[in-house]
Amino acid sequence: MNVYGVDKTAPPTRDRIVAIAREMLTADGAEAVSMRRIAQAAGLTPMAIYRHFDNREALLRHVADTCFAEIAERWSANVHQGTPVERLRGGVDDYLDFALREPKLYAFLFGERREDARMFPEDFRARRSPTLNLMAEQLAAGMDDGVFRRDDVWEVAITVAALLHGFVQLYLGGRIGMDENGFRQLCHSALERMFDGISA
Amino acid sequence: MNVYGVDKTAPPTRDRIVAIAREMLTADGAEAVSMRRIAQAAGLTPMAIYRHFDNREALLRHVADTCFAEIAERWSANVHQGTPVERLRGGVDDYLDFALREPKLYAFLFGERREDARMFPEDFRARRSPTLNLMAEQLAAGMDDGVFRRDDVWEVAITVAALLHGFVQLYLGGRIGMDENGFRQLCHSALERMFDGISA
DNA sequence: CATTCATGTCTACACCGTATACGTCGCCTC
DNA sequence: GAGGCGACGTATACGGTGTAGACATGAATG
Repeated sequence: MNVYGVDKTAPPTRDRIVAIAREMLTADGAEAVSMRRIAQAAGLTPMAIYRHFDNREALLRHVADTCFAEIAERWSANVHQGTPVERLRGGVDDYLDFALREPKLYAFLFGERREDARMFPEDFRARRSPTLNLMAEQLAAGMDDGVFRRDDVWEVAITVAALLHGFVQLYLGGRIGMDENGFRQLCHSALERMFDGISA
Repeated sequence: MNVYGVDKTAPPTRDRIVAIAREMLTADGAEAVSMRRIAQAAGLTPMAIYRHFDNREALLRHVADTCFAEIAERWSANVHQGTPVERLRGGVDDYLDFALREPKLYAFLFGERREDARMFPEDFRARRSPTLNLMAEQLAAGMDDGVFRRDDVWEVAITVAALLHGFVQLYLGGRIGMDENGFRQLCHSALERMFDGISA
């Protein structure tokens, strides 16, 4: 403990390390974030970082948690207007905004294996995922309004999430030869098909 | 050139390297495949591998190409019976079989960025993707039969592919807390929703 | 004042991909 | 046959990585 008391445990150095790691992650992707590069940017020896984090993985995990929390806050603060369907579309745009604006960060947050990840269906039904909660709410509202068929809200929500995630993964993996706008349209028309089905 | 003539250019060593790399890839994932490990397993110095491949990336790309070709062949050989919808379901099972049986290989083949990847929509419309061709054929047949609404076949196909890819990515990323059978069912019911839509 | 603890450095180890230089052996041509 | 050449392999070395372990230092606390 120190004079600052129990809770004020974060020394500026630690924050600086995190900020630098996050910047590098956003700019260059996870594989380019090395302890030595961070240390140099922070004006430290590489080993100094280990006073604040157990290892590289723990540092990156911390950055990931921070980013997840930020995103969840940003998305839930950004309330959309209109019918449930319209608000759902707005949520999709938020998602695509992030994926396309910060592709490296997206790949790290959503593309990599994470041991402590929330799990479908328990954690989601328990509303532990702020991001999927937003979508589930609109789906539930749509079902109440009679716009959507009655169905398992969380199963539909994870399905929509999987669809989006898959598309973004394909796009970032260089498998979709369209500009950003074309890709956005593709996602939206896929979503509409999801709404309306493809059966005659 | 050597006595074997123009075409018989592959010395056994090269094949051995490829086989070992592939085995390691399947068992431990791409990040665990190092030139030094391959060399040791092959009874060579690491630098010997460079007589056969420009660099690690080229070796892995070659393995990827081989695997892709094999998968395409296996899938197209495995003709399913029944209506287009039933055959579509069979194709989905083939896909899931591979993703769940060889998760590391799947992650490497479908999950990583690939510069020479085929691109939507041009390459797909030009039928350069053996795997998506199969799906598109059934979708087109379904549209001809009047089971599916008339629509852009390739856009629907890539949508179904994105959905599946997204689900597998979530599953392999540890974000779906279900056993293999539960997960398969989840995928299938998501697919049915795609067919029928979720709108009332 | 002595001790402890947080925070840092320095050194070293075991890995990694790979550039460069060298050796060796079989085939082709003169 | 002699010479050379190309295919294939090794040895060594360089600069990168994560991180273990020993040590220094200064500030807070008994």
